[in-house]
Amino acid sequence: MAERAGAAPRIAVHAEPEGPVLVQHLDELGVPLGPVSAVEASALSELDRRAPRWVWRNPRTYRALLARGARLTRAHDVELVEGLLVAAAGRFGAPHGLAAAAARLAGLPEEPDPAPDDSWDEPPGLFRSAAPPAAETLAAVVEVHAAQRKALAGDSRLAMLAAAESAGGIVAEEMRAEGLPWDAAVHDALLTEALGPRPAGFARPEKLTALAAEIDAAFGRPLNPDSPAEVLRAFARAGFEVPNTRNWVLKRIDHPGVAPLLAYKELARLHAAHGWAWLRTWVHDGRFRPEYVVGGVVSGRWATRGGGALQIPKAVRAAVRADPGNKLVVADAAQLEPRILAAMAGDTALARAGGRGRDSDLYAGLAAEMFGPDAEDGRAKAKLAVLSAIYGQTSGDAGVHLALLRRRFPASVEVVESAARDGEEGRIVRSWLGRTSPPARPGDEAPARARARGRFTRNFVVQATAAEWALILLAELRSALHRAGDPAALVFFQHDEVLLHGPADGAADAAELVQAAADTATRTLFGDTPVRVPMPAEPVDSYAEK
DNA sequence: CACCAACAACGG
DNA sequence: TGCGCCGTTGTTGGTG
Repeated sequence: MAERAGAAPRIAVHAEPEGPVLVQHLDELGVPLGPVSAVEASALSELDRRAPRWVWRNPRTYRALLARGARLTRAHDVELVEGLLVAAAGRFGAPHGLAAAAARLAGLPEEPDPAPDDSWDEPPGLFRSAAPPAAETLAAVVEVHAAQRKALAGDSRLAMLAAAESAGGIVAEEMRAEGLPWDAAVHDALLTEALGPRPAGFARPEKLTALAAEIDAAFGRPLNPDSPAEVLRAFARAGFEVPNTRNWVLKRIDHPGVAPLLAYKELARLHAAHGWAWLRTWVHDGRFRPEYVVGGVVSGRWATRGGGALQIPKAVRAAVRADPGNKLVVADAAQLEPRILAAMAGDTALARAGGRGRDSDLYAGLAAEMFGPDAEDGRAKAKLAVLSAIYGQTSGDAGVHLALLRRRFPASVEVVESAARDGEEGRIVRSWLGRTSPPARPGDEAPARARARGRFTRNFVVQATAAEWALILLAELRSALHRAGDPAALVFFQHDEVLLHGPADGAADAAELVQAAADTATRTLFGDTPVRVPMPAEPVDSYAEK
């Protein structure tokens, strides 16, 4: 992970789903050393032994290489890095595709980024505009990369972020290629148990039909339970004026329709979002393959496109099962954001309260520190105080507890409050490595908007730095697994949680590597810090066991 | 018919 | 005083 300044050879590579694989050797700065040549994918693995940094257009380039069997170690991803650089220049969201970046260098008008599409994997169709010749694309990659090298040269943290973001692209494509093991039979059985047998066509499952009838009976007239407006009107007629039909609002109403309605909503959600249609669309050959969008969220968290991979409900996690003879290793970082805040602030007291053991509970430690070891509801109050600091909540008792937190841990609270002031006053903020927030927009100086922006920038510095930690964790874990002879493969990542999948006899080794990678990530970002991020990893047969 | 905003629920 | 951050997906109910 750590960048040995200037040590790695650089090789530009370009590939598309069809057509040749092109490479060009570069010097330290990214200037071409030789001609463009067409090579076999197998030659790339050979070249990779020289530990180069591959320079490519975007994660899809690596997808095309993976499809040809080339597994490469590290990269500089020109389009991901361009996104970081335009934001750092105060132009968050400006076009950062290869065409736009090349146009900027040439002093030409920026081309808008192409819309994300799914046609890339398909052969060019009748209505698809012809792609530029591969050699031309590679030349643009080389040119833009050289400019990016210069832009990163004076900023070692941003250079580290560029490397980490690029590594994220690699991990994302490898996880997609590997796929999350998904047992369709278990999923189907679970749906049948909850909803009744799979109905033909678009019919409503029988359990939903039965509940809808109960709801009708309770209100004395037919009612579409899927329509919030109708539900609201029905309760109003029964004498209950409520602001919306959220679960926690309905729960407080004393009316016979509430129980069947809540049951209906829960099952209808399961059916609509993760029912048989989802299963048929997204699970093939025992694998769910979401498309991860690295850096897809303002804070640098990943997004996904298709299948809702970052919202797999607990209710269907039993379907995520290791193959026979294999195990899943499930690990999540404990209370990541407050620990990241402590590290950013150099807050030894908060670090100590967070503990160092694998089962350390930061909120419990904090409660002992803030309210004494035996205080009633101490943990809940401490948690509320921390969330108030990180999210900007001030309602209820949050403000009181936050004030106490400020007295005990002034360094940490100052980090977020300073970010909140920056946001409220219209300034941009940056994460630890320099991911840059969007600038204020016209109208943000209005008081309510300014406070909302303060909450956003307050959260941004912590969430974005936590996302950086997670990126480095992934990169480190990937290479540690590789060094250990691949006892398991990364198959899923969700903000602060990873899933590995591999032979049962390697699961214990894989689990060990997770905590080691977490420690490396912490040191890589923050150097010698008293903060530790526990990341307990557990070998299981099913995701539901965690 | 295509498009869009509001709502609601899931995840972190 | 009033204030919880970041997302994706599907349905309803309206618009042009």
